[in-house]
Amino acid sequence: MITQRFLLGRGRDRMSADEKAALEAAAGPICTLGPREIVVRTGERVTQSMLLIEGFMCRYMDDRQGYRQLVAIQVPGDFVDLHGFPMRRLDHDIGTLGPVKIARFDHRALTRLTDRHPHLTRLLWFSTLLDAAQHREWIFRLGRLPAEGRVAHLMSELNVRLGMVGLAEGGTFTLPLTQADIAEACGLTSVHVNRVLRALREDNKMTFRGGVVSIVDVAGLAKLGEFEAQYLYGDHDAWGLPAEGEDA
Amino acid sequence: MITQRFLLGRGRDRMSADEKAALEAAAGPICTLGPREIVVRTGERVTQSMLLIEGFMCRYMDDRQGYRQLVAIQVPGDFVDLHGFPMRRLDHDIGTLGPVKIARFDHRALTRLTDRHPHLTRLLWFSTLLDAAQHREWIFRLGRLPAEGRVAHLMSELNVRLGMVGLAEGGTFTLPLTQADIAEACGLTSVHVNRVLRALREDNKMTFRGGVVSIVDVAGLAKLGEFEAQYLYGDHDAWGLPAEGEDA
DNA sequence: CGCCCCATTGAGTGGTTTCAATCGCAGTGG
DNA sequence: CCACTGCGATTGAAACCACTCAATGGGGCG
Repeated sequence: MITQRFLLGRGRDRMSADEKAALEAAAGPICTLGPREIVVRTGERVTQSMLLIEGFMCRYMDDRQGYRQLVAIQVPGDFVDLHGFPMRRLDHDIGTLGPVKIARFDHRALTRLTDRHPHLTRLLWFSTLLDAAQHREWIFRLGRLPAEGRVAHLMSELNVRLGMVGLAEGGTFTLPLTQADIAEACGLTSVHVNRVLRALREDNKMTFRGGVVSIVDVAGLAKLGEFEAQYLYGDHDAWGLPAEGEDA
Repeated sequence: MITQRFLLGRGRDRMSADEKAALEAAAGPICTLGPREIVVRTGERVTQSMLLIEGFMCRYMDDRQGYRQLVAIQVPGDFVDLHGFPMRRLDHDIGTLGPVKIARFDHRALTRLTDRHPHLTRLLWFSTLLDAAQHREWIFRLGRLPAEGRVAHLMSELNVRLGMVGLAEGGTFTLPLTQADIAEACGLTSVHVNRVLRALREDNKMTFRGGVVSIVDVAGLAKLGEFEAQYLYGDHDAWGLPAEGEDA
């Protein structure tokens, strides 16, 4: 099922069977893309949005010298550029990291969907706001944490997000990034990321080799990165309650 | 009119008279708040959202030592925590900067509104995505720009945003921030912000005194901050076209 | 008048970058 | 089968930007 992982772990159960079916029916063709491809460019008019089924993608912006700043890393289940539906243009590039499988949703189909399903619309809206919440956390990471904390925070976040969609077990998950990619996400140089990773390894916090992350000390890493998972709005987060009914 | 400035300069004209009236009718009571008040705290359940009518607010997160990282500065016309409507909880604090006037919108009223007005719903959705776009730019600012560039970028952004709602003229606008606030927005220390502001002043780029920003060299400041306004999705942005009809 | 917050300046420290070189490994072609 | 190639990872040394610590100045307000 195409939309299997959409909102999995973050209130997917607030979707009725009817809504799930309607969303599934709105999906266009599935396609696969190779690694390191640019999928959408800044300023481009978009008429479809992509749901990521398998693999990893990223969103990024270029500075004047051509250096990239990643603004988001997308994992399976993410509706990568659903924000292109209300916005119609993107203010950043989207690219693949490893090879991916995606489903495209035509915006006309989404318009029909949202005309008929106001509650589902709010869930779709919610999913785009999850991205915004993650953006805020990235701002915090870059603005307030030193290098080690930034990497620790990023890996802690990915561990939780991948765990929610069943792609992380016991702190281990695959992540098709290079050290240079991590640097672009954390506002560091690849040289320094290398040193930070070594420090984290020698500290028995985590390892990263060959595209596989193994978090040895989940709590310690979270503390180092000042990571608290509430902003990911998981079904059973630190705010306590499982997802309540959305509407009063 | 309460919603006068909402989406002003960014596609407010895509709202029909009917929709404008419906939104206006959904507004709850107007109230005023003093400067430096905390309005919503992290994790709090929210049942209303605030439209900022006059004054400035900010959204921020605290690190472990209690230092703040601003993640957004809100100006008149901003629907400050509309994202609380689909999300129901906030992952950050919201506070006032100077004194403000706000209108509250009860979420039950918004539910009724969005049940009946799918097109207006997409505009509300769009307005929350504008925040996300600004978040992304803040990530870029913190990840890729040196101190001078960060301040330059922030001020360039505020100049454009305030200009869109008629609160900036010729690069001059009031901004009730201290140098420490700017530091918290830019991931710097207040000491260093002070030095940066002096450098910008001596370079004839801009001045900031007594809560008033005067941008002397708009283009130069924008270049220094690698600022390009497309991400603000203005009616007449660098992507060229005035806002087209939203639906095909 | 005196207090407090904010702005300002100086000196010294340090985390991160820059520049540069080396290493490891996988893919490629001879 | 083994050079050749290229990318990513690794390490070292030096330079620099921003931070920390500390002190002074200025203006509004009780």
